[in-house]
This record gives sequence, structure tokens and C-alpha cells, in this order.
Amino acid sequence: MTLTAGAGHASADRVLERTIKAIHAHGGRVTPARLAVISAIVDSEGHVSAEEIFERIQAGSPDIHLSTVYRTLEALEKLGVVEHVHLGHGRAIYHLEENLHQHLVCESCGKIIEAPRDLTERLEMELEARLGFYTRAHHFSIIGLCRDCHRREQGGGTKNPT
Amino acid sequence: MTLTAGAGHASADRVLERTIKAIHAHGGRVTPARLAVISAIVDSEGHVSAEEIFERIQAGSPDIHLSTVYRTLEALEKLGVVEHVHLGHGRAIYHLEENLHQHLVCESCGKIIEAPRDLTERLEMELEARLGFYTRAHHFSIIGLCRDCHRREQGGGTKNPT
DNA sequence: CTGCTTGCAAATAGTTTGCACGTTC
DNA sequence: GAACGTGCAAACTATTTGCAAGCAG
Repeated sequence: MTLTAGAGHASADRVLERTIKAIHAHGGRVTPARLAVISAIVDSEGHVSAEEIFERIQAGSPDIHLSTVYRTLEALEKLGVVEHVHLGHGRAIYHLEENLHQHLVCESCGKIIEAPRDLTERLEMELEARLGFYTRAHHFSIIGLCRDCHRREQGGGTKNPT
Repeated sequence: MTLTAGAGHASADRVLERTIKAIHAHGGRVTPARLAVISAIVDSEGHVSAEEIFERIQAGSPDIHLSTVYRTLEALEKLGVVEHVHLGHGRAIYHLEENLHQHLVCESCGKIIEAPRDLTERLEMELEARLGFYTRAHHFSIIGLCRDCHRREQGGGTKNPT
């Protein structure tokens, strides 16, 4: 829980409202399933796999199917409400598009840190200026070691990369 | 495919040699399958999925199984010879660890561009200085649009900065 | 000879899809 | 009422694994 980014629970309703508007704007229907998925993502501080969302939802609405979660996520992604990243071998992780940030994933403990935007913004600008490469998604993942794990491996002498 | 030395890039042989040494150093065996996998990666300019490697190998050695390719890649990754990244929903892409670079993946045409190291080096340094996050892997993927696709989507190429 | 490697096939994990029915607008 | 969304099950893709036979050292 060492997130330096400000966590705004007050924004939860705003996200919901914005999403509903977006769904309507595209001729879509606002269904319990979709509301549940959005709530699950908001509740989970922004980093969840499809299955985690599914499990969270199951508690309150056992009738919602996993495939619906996937389809809803796809729809929400098309609406620009959520995005997903592949952090490793397994499942993808979804988060609100509002949370424009880079994921710093610790290889050792799996912790996900959010890098301040300004650090990467410059990189994006330079990529565009020098290579003409336009980073549309505004997100990517950086694999490495968090402060603690790095320190541990430096000092402890436990070198065991899996 | 064929192990004809000398005709290819000068670095190809060096990679092979280094890899053989690494395999031996870890008590592993140098097998035709492993040589074929390494050659396939080197031949392919560094960006290949497991299946592409498999197909390349099939041409010369139809007896090598896909699962062997996976197992070999895993072994080579453990030895620090190759690395892999997940660029999208589908398969992972493998490349030589020597090729320390960032992948810029064009969302639209799928082209993979390699960003010059210095662009990202600064980001890495700042991540370490400000967050204590140490980017061990020295690689990550940035999704976006290449110059051409970006221009096309802009609609007519209004400006032309080079 | 010894045990790391491989081929094969079957298993897994994560995600997608076809179809008929239920819901939302 | 029509179009969109959903449940369900089955398909699919990428990758992994158990086991016995095969080779490298």
C-alpha cells in the first residue's frame, strides 16, 4: 500500500456517471452487469484481472457470467473507460483510463507502483519528436525491482533470479 | 537454419558461442534443438514468437517439437541469453538479451521499432533516483502509432516535421 | 553411464464466440 | 418491439507438463 498517487474514492460516482453517459452515447444499454463491473474496478483501486472482477461481482451477483465480464471489459475499453495491460505470462490487468500512469512492476515481489506522469511524459514527447512515434495509449509497463527488493538483493547476496 | 558460419552477421557467431558457454557453465547440454532455436532468433533480427521460431526450425529440422522450443526458450531465458515481452493479447515475443532496447509497437500496422537507448536511459535513471525503482530488465514495450500510421489517422498529413 | 533433453500427447490457463433468450430503451 | 446484452457451453490460442526414450558429456 505504498501508493504515492492520490486515491479518490469520491470520484467513484463520477466514474460511474461518466461511464453511463458514454454507454448511452454509443447506443448501448446500461445493465446491472456493466454497473457491477465498473464498480468492481473502482473498488479495487484500479488494478484487477478479469477473474478478480468476476470474483468480486460473484459475491453480490452470482448470476453474472465470466464471459459477460470479458465482454463488458471489451465494451468499456472501446468506450475509453478502461484499459488493459499484460504484465507477465498470465492474465491481463484492467484499470480505469482515468488513471493515466505507468506501471512499475516489481519482478521480485510483484508489487505494482505507479510512476508519476511527468517522468514518462518527457519520454513520450521525445519519442514523438525524434522518431515520429506517437504513444496513443499513454501507458506501458516497466519491469524491474522495487526499492525494497533491490536493496535486499544488493545487500543480502541472495541472487536467485527465477 | 544451417549453421554455416562466416556468411552471416559477425555477431551471430558470437551469440552462439556465448550461449554455448553459458549452457555448459550451468551443466546443461548443447543440443541441435537449442542451436536451432538460437539461430532462428538471431536470423529473425531479434523479434520472434515461439511459433515463428518453431516454423523457421521446421524447415531444416522437422523433428523438433514446439514444446521443445518453449522449453529451450525458458532455459535460454534463465541463462540470460534471451528475454520475452508480451506486446498484446496474443503470443509473447522473444529477443536476444544483447539487444537492449525498448520496443515501440505500432498499434495500427504492428510494426516494431527500436527506440535509441539514450531516450529511455534517462527515464530509468530518474525512476531509480526518485522512486528507488531499479529497472533490471532494461526493456519495456510502448504501444502507440508509428509515424506513417499516425499521419494517416490524422487525416491527410497536415504537417510534415522531419 | 548419468541425468539433462526431447517427443508426444494430453492438460491448463486465459479469453473468445455462437446461439437462443432476456432486458433496456 | 427492436436492438443490444447475457448465460451457457464449447471452441480457441498460447503455453505447460508427465513420462519414457534419447543423447550429450
